[in-house]
Amino acid sequence: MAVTLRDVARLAGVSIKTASNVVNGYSFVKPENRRRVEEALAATGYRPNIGARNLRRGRTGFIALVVPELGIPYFGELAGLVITAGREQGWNVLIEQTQASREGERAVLAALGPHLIDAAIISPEALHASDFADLDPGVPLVMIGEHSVDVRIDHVAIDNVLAARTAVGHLVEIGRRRIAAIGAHPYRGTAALRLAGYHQALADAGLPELVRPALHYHRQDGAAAMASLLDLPEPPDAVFCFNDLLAVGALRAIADRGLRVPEDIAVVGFDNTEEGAYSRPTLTSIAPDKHAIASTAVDLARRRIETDGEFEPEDIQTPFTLAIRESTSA
Amino acid sequence: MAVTLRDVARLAGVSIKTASNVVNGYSFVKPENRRRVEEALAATGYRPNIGARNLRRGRTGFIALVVPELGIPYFGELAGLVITAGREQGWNVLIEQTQASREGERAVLAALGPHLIDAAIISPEALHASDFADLDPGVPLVMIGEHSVDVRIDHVAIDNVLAARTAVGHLVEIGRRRIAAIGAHPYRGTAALRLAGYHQALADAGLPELVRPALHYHRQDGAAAMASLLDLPEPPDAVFCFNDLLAVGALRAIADRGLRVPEDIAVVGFDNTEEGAYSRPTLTSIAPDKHAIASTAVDLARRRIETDGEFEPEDIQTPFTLAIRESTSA
DNA sequence: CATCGTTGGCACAACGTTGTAAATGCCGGT
DNA sequence: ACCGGCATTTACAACGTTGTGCCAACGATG
Repeated sequence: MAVTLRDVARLAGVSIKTASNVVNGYSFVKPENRRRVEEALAATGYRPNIGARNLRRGRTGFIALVVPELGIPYFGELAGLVITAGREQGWNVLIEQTQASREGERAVLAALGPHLIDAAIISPEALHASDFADLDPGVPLVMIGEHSVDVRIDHVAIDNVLAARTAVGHLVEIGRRRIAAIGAHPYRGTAALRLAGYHQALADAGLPELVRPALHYHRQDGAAAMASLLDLPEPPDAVFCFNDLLAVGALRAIADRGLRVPEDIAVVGFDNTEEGAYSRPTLTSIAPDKHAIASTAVDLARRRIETDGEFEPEDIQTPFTLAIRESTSA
Repeated sequence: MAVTLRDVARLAGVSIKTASNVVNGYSFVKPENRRRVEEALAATGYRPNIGARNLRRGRTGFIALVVPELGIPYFGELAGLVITAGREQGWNVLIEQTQASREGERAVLAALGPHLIDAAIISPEALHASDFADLDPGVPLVMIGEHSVDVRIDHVAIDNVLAARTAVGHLVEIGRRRIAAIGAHPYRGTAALRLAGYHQALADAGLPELVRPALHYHRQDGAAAMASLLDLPEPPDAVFCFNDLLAVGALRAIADRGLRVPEDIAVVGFDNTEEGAYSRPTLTSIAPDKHAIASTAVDLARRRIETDGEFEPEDIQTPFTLAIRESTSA
């Protein structure tokens, strides 16, 4: 059933190596032989055995993408883009899920052997710097979305502090004075950065802070946090949610109280998922350039693999915009 | 860097084959040697080279999951579940995206060689029966979600006709009389089945049909189709959308006209994505058991691989329920 | 004591590919 | 005719693993 180079070579009347040379575009092959091999390739429908090739080359042709969960819209979208970006550069992308737990992330990191993948792109939620020390997977890592200051690893992300500042600054500009934040988290790197941006923007405007934590960044967490804000004697007139799911939950909680968005409370999200563009009201959100994140991360992984890691860790910032929609404008 | 069986064997003072036997749980190994090999395994942190093993065994340990796009919530959720189900049975799951086009599906089918994967689970959108004939990937296929009557391939799905009938029947029960459908599609197998269910339910109730096509099943298609329904002199008082994204788009279009759901128009979706559970209003939807689909499909693929395809194609129906929410109840 | 079956261990080959280095054929120049 | 150099091709080994088959040691049996 499976066609090997041996079959191709026999059909073309040359050695296996010559057939291999044609497949790999080696220069010194007599035109006559090249033609015959190419005909044989077409006739047999030869496809190289990736496993054997990689065994020989010492590479696997796979990179892993480690995300919390594919069911989360942001990560579903991102994973789709990374798969596409990887394919364009000749890689297969293997997706691993961590369920957003440090345990899950440690487990995946430990299971990723150098035999299965050539590099990993990881979007960590709760990993400590120490985890990278005792769980070195033996392949290059590229982090996306979080900045762990004390780990020297390639990193691709938007400027989270600036993005949060932009989001909150927008709320200030439209005249809000009691601006809450939902999504503080004890371990999550992005949470600290977004909180810092929130803090800066409010400090600049001389406004008070009102922060709610969220253990997971799911819709229900946003709804619960928003409900607790609405229970306050003086509820906020705006809320900055650290991702779109939290914001969607917040919209739901606000609607349940019969309040209006944006008239009573303005809402800003983060990630610019398509869900937010169709929610009621549509959601203003920080819009990271997901294409840029995906292709930059894949590119960085490729360079790291090809150079055997012989360059300084890079910290690449990708662009973002603020997509303004109904939830902050009449 | 990479530890091989040779290293383990040397450390344990046995032959490579004995080490291999321990790794693979072969029975006849002297306890003493087994212990020493196990110590060596632990000490070196040995991980088998999957490529080499597969080269030898003739299997790859990978199955492919072919879906239109990971950014679509339903497929993101499903892919997450398939990865998890695969992992539990010892498989790596490789995700391929087709962009919901027949061309994309043909391309993926053609590219999947027997070298890279042992089987594929495919959720086809637009494939013709003929495509399976001229593009045999050489590995077992399991189809999910669509029923192509004239192709003898394993198939896992809910009873789409019954599900659609259930959804429309629910609309009839709550007193709706002008019930539209959004999502008819010339090639999509599921569309035909859901349309059939819609047809049956309306025939049973003696109500008129009102069908709108949707070329892609995205939010914007639902919004556009709904808008065209609302432009009718006699707009519908209920609409059955063939997936949740269409329904979310429909909700948006209805809201844009200042109409209320469910008072003016009731809406039912299909897929029960979490997005629908948080939309405004929350969305009544057909809820397939996605866990069952994922694990059944993986299980079927495994059996097919292990038995070399030596059994009749199976057609397995997984359960579903109707999740009733605000969009069809006051 | 000879024979046999069982248990355990190992050498070897093979999976399909590609890098290395050596072999082959051909050319022009002496 | 011979040689050196070049273009082209090939044999061979190796990547890490596991199946096959042989061999050795052992205890049990006749």
